Amino acid sequence: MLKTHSCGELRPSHDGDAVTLAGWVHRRRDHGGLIFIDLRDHDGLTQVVFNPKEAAEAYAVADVSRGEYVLQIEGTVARRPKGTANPNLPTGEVEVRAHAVTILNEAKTPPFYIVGDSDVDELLRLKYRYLDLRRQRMHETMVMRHRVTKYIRDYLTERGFTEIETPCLTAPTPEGARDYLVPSRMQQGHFYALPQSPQQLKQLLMVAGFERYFQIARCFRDEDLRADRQPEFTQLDLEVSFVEEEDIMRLLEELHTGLTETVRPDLKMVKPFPRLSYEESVRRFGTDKPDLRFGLELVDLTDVLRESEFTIFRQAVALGGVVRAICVPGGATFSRKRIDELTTFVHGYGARGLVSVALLGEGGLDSLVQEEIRSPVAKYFTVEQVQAMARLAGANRGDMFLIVADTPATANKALDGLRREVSRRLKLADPDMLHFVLIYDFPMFEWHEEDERWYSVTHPFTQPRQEEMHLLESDPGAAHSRSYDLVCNGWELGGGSIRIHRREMQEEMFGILGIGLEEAQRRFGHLLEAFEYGAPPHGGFATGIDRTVALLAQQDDIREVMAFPKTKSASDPLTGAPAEVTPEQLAELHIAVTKAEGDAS
RNA sequence: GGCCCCGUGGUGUAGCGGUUAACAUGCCAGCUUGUCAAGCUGGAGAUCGUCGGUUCGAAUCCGAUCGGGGUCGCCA
Repeated sequence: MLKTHSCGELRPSHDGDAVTLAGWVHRRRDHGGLIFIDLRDHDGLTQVVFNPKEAAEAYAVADVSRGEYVLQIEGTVARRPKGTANPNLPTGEVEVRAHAVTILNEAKTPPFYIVGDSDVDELLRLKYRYLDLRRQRMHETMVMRHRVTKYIRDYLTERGFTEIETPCLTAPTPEGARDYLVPSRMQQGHFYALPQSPQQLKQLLMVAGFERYFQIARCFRDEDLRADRQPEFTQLDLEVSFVEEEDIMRLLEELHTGLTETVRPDLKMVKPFPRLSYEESVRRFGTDKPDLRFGLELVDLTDVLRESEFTIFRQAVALGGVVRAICVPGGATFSRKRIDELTTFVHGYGARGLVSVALLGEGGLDSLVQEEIRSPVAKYFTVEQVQAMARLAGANRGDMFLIVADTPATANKALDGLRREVSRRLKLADPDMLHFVLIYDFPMFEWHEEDERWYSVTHPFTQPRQEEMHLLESDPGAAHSRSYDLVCNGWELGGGSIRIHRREMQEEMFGILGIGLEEAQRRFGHLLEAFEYGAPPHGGFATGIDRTVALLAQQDDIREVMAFPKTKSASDPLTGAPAEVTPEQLAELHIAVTKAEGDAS
């Protein structure tokens, strides 16, 4: 080793020890007759002192050293002189008096600051990711990520799980997300797909009798990106035989409770995790991934306002729509400008408008008078209607309703967005809280108008509730599945279900989804056949490791917890991926590239 | 694919019709023996993403384009 100690470990107990350190010049403070260098390595910082009277040669090297130079330093550990200790550093009570220095490598001035946590253009960070990762926060995040996966592996190993790898070159799946395709050289015109998740293979592992499987697996989806979505991401994939919903939900809860308490004991949690049915979650929060750190629950005003004088509301209700709202405590102080901004905001969700109703004045609700109702459409509301609204929402004077009248789906989506937006603006969510919640009882299917067919809400391998089997044919939209999601702070961490393990039921499911026997045989024959060889009842889940780490690291972007993420256009500024390939490579793969029209090259 | 925001010395920002394009930091040099965001003095460094237009005149207005980001659609 080129070093005897790390830069993070020296303490007063090392006083007098001869040590060799190696690392990067973090900062250099030149006092003319004395130079201080903070030497940094993975573990921390140590102050090194260069005194020309004690070591002239070492001093000369320190004099020409610059930021990020890689140095090897031999010296003696010494307690710092009285009054010069640095309480901000773990090693702040000692320093190393340098006897000799070797420049292991010089360094150009970095394109951005390694020191500190300043904002840097993200493109630049990605282009020089190796420098970005050198920064302390990124180091801490990557270490935390390692602790997360280690905890998971240890936890599951102790409980009898076996980690099994599944292939990355697998068969395409036309449904669901777009596949990343990999051309086959051996078989002209045929393609592998990178897995969107190991779903079918893990079910086959259950058939294979492993009973408790997990994998920390890379998954790929060729869809548009977001702050919480990357083209490749990591899932904790898990499957267990002979289980029911309760077993898996309990496992999810225990795993994430233990994980959080181990990695971030300083963060708050609500235990046990609350559980909401899908129906309740959508009713109260407008979404199946609610952020429970704050209130602002949805209020349904349809019944109160269906007789309203306001044509827009009456029409919306007459057309089968709803009138729903959130009530913002203290929101009566919102400026006109702010309300206009929120109106524009809900337009983004397809809502036609936003109606604000503020309750002014003092005293109880009973004394409310017409003049104390402030709304662009106040004249259409009676005092009695507003009082009824307020009672429904538990609102008081000083509060403000934000009302959306639309189809249930649009109103919910808009109010969910509004709820999160208002909480952001008013800082209602405790940033030190991880509010996990389990959502269960999802609908089995949802109807898509575009192609007039049913789609699985989870995926086609999910088992329907036994007692609703009769609904599958007669009323698929009313059937619920044996599935569950884990949600935290408004992020969907993942979900799972009890799977179908019988061929007949799986074929019936495909049938409802418009997949005929022949097509099912062609695409899923392996799975159907496997079910005929003693497939055990089984179920499991998959959660996003990137999202989990981001939540634990209190980052709102999963790129911050990935070593080498891609940009929004799915390219990597560091390696240049994706890149063009040579005509020879293409020919070997039997691939011809058609240039888009208007493409000059 | 739609909508929105951003693109000015190395970095982060200001400027928003006529400025020697400002500030901080970093960088370079000199001074400086106890600092730790060290300090002091001086210096170099950007024609304002790209292309086109409006104008006597554009970083500043308009259009297009490229790149980055957010979001809806999409995606579990």
